[in-house]
Amino acid sequence: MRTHYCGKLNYQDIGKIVKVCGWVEKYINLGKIIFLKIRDCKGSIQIFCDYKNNISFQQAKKLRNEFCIQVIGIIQKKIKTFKKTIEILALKINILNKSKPLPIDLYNNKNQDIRFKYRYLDLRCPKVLKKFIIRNKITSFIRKFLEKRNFLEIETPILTKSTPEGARDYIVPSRIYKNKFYALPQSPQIFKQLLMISGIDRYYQIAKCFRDEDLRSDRQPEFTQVDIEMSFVHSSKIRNIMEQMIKKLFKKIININLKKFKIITYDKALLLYGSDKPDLRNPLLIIELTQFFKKTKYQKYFYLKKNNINRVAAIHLPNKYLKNQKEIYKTIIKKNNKKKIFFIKFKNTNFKKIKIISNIKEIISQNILKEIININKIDNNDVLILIANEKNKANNKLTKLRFKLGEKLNIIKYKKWKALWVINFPLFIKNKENKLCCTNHLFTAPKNFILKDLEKNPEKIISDSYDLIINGYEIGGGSVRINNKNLQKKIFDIVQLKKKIQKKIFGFFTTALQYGTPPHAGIAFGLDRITMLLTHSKSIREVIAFPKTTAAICPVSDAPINLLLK
RNA sequence: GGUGCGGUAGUUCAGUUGGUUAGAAUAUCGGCUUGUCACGCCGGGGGUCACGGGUUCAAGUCCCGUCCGCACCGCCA
Repeated sequence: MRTHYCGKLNYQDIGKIVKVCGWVEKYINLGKIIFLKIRDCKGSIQIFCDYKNNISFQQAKKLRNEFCIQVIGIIQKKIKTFKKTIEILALKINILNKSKPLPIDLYNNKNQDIRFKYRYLDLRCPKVLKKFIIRNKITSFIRKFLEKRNFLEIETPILTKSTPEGARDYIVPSRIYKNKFYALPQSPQIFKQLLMISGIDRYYQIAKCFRDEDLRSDRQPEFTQVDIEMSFVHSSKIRNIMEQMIKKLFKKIININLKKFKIITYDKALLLYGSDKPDLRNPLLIIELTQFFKKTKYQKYFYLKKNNINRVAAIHLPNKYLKNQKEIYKTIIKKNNKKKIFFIKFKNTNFKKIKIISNIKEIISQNILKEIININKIDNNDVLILIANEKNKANNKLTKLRFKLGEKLNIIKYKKWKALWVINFPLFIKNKENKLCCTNHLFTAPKNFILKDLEKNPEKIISDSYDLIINGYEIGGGSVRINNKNLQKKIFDIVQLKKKIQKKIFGFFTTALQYGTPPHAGIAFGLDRITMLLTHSKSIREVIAFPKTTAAICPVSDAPINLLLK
């Protein structure tokens, strides 16, 4: 049917007789000649039809946009152009299939409802398709990289077991056993650990995962993870290999040389950026001030509650960024004044008496000012914007404010790529009901811990964990795993998992841990998010062929539906 | 579950303070046109203004509710 792809023909092919197949992208009828543009997955080429060749001309007259056709013709240079461009002189045209006018405009469609309803047509647009070509390059590279280093790709079950903690599961009823259910995997976590016990040593899988939670622009209910696990390694080793992989990937796909990834601890990330996934393209930093405002009078002033763990901190705006500062005051400070946002502008830091302009002048003593200046590098005309609140809320606000100010001041280097590791997450975190939960998952190993502390002060224990953050997106995360039955059980106990459930849900796993489980660690990357970044897409949907809507509906097939009664 | 933004020809959009028969471009259909490349020219068809209610002499426009899409919070790594 076809000798060449439309997009692969070039100047060297002039004179050849070719057969091409594709869709009519453009149709211009000038009366006695007709120009067509025909598109296939590799590109498009112009077809020239002349009335002197009656057979092809009569066929060409019948064509309309998006008809699927075959053209047999001779490659020739375009007439009346100086550039080296070619076209096909049509000898014969076969209509393989007609098409109704499309319900979307392939080259100018902004309406997401309709684009994703007719996604199979949307994908005809070369720009849309290109993202999937890049996605394929990414997976292909990752496979080659890992296989070269002795990783073995092994598939784990899709029909598996529901587990407590973490996200809600997608549930599949069993036909054979009434009232019993499979769950779709949230990740292959337990199975890949079992594979380590098997002695697989290095495993990977490009794995579909499922989480029944609400969607976001970077979250879909089914998504793809690059899932990796290694035996006999410390966390630094796995980080090194993965850093190499991501660096080479960026070089290969977008020709970017990422600098050596910074490593910062979870605590420090919150201290400096208010977030455990900071965007380092934003140069603004946070200055810690909690220690200066411990006294009750300050707490009252800032409306802080006594029993909370509070944080007072400021975003430091160096004067070099403050050319449009009047506007900043207006938009940020005045609007938010009542919402506990305070500011200090340093007029004079050099002399004995420090001069400031501030809406909290009455509570800032010279001593405090001096200490702030001593600890931090603060110059004349620098501004601090303060936030005082319960620690988590304060961090949240600081993160948002840091971003907002970065945008307003136009200092975020959007064209750069900044990758970093955030390590040492706390092993446990308290939920709303004040109950201890694992920050990551139940199998994460504590780091440098003393058994007594684990029992008495579990909140102080950190885990041997690491997240990879690029431009503020969490694109991967992992940890060293527990490889000891007793320790694993201790963790279950600390998060108050009942003994019965421990046995019923995880019994097989704790049993397995007894048979010489090697030390092991792993990581999982969000393939969709990586692809989103590398294709400069705004949403994860752009890089998933048939994504769900925010209401978790498949716009193409309308799933989910009521079961059909047979 | 909550907050915000949006829904007008097939498509992309305009529609002022509520005021005559809801417009444009493009697509589509018919005619003309021998080198177009955003081809051009002439003509035709195409609308339950998401849906349902309310206010009003009068609603695409104002109000309420529902549905759908998107963003965010909760949720989730």
